[in-house]
Amino acid sequence: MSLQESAAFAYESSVHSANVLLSLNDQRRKDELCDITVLVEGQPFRAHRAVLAACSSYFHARVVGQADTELSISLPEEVTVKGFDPVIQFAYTAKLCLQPQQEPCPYACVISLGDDSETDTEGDSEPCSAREQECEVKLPFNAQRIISLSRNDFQSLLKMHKLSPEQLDCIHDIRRRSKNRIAAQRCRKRKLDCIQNLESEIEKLQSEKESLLKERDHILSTLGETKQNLTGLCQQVCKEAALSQEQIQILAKYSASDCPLSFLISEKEKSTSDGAVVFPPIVSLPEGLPAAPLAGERSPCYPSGKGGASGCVQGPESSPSSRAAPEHTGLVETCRQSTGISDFCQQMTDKCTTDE
DNA sequence: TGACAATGTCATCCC
DNA sequence: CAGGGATGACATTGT
Repeated sequence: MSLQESAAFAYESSVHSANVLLSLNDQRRKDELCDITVLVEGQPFRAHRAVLAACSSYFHARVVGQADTELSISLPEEVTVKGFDPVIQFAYTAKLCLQPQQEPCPYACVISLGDDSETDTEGDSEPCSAREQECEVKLPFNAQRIISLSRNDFQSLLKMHKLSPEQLDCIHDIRRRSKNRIAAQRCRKRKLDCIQNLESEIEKLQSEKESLLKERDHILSTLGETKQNLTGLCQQVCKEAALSQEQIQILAKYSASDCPLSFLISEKEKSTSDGAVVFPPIVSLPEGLPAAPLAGERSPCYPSGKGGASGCVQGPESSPSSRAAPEHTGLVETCRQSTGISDFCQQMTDKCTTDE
């Protein structure tokens, strides 16, 4: 049973092993705690026997059981300094740096990178499938190394070993599946993040919608108040302009429903029972009022948008008598074209007061 | 024992 | 063209 399985709390550092390796390499460069000298072509390489033994079964076999005193071993003459140097660097840095055109010393590689799958421990943090482990047994290096190397280092590592096609397939399979495993984890995390972002976006839009609805209600209530005020204002203006009841009726009849003047008279007064518009027998409009529309022109409705045609007055074509007062339709046109009720009222007031 | 979530793997597309 | 990232679909495993 591993420590991880028995412990109530398990913490796993992803950088610990790298830090230990860095520290050991630092010690090696300062010749601290080094307890072995490896002689290659007569050149000494100081190192820690535990590190060498951990990295290579060759060194493991040569140092284990030796006395605790300073140990010095000579490598076979096939091993060159140029070949061994990058190898011992790899043992302490996990990085393999080869100079351009430099061929790694095959024998040195065997020494350092030789079958170290035996050194894999139970607590290896990298999850491996049974197939992966089964496959890995036949390989000269473990899955962790296959996965962690960059593309170039990985290619270099493959070149350094004479591997059978089965081994190559297995190595590529392990690397591909491991990369894909990590990619799938990234993909799922991204998807979850995306879902969270969309949910927060929904909340934001919903609150914005509520705010806009409140604003709309407020505007509608303000509009109602404004209409009331405007109607009162029109009444006052008509009164102050001393318009006769007939003049007011005429103005109201040819105004759209939104025009405040049309509020001043009842529907009954607007038309006769047969729907025909009836003008007062004696109506004298001011000289300056606009001219009538052409015959056949459709009766315009003020584009209030509400109530459909309810606010429309029967058009001139609906009754022959409407042609009797063509000049009145100009008022309607004015009303229709004005940008607002207040503009229309202002125009009416101006005309009534100046032309009267 | 079925539901469900987490994770691994494969196939495929794309760069 | 090979390698690798992204991702949907399916399988497996643990709760």
